[in-house]
Amino acid sequence: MPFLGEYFHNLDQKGRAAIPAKFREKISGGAIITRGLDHCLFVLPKDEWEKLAQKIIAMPLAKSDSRAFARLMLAQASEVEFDNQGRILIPEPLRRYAGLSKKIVVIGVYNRLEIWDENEWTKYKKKTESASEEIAEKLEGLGI
Amino acid sequence: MPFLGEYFHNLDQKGRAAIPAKFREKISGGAIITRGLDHCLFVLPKDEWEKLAQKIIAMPLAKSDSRAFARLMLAQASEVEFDNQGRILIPEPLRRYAGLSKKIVVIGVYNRLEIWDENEWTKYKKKTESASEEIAEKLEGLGI
DNA sequence: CACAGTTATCCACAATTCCCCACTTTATTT
DNA sequence: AAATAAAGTGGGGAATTGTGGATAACTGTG
Repeated sequence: MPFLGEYFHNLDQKGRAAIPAKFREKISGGAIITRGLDHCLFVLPKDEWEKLAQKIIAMPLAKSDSRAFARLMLAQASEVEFDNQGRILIPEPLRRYAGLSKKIVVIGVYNRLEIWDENEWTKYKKKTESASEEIAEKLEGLGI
Repeated sequence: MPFLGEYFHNLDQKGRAAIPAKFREKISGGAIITRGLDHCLFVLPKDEWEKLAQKIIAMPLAKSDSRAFARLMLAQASEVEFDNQGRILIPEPLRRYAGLSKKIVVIGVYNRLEIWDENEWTKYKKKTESASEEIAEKLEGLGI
């Protein structure tokens, strides 16, 4: 049911990206793509998007940080639409934000998808993997 | 009831691995394969996995540590699906992580399975067997 | 209204995955 | 011991998936 896995795909010259077939049905009811954190893009099913949007607009309007954050997340959001081959067109501003070149990665993070530039993703993974002892300890805390 | 034992199997050229028949029924209700520790793979029954996943996604999205951890754990997980012969297809990224060549080992570790490359497994066994007394002493401090 | 530029829809190929059949080996039964 | 069943392994072929490109529809502009 949730999104899981790591898929290496290509972005073509038109900015289209194939969404792994496994994920398509799950977001056939509609989804939103927007700026994520750590220079990736989020793809959220509509209901998840609603939840996130509610949280965003609940942030204190008085704080300039949260205003800025809300603007970025909301202004750059756009609805996801598939072509017949199961690809989506990633809006140019989002492509630029995520630094997407040809090689991209689509990962499932339970209730959302993330789209990364492949280089960024491998860098990010290395960085976090190198903290593997801490990870092991956290796992212990989670009961494994 | 629990998973026990050590089974030597082969990975075929398509990346398929036979799961010992004894274990199949136990995970017929669904299972998840994911990155383990020490370069092996974990196969967890769905309920075990569910518990873990809930803890992972409960971590705050705002913290970069927990984002990283969730990404690592979830992006490298995948639902296990059997073919008619009781084999599963191990996703390529996981094969790579565990360094699986042709010869693999499936071991039962009570409430989970682990999949190892045979060479890694024998190396690991040698290393830990020779150190088992010391390990035992350390464990004592943990209340075993 | 024609035109260029963009966006969408469609088609075609290659690669992978999935599903099924068959053989070999090991275990179980008669 | 023979016969039967079950488990592990390999491979062929159909269907699906990912990718690139071609054509058609739409957009706004002069």
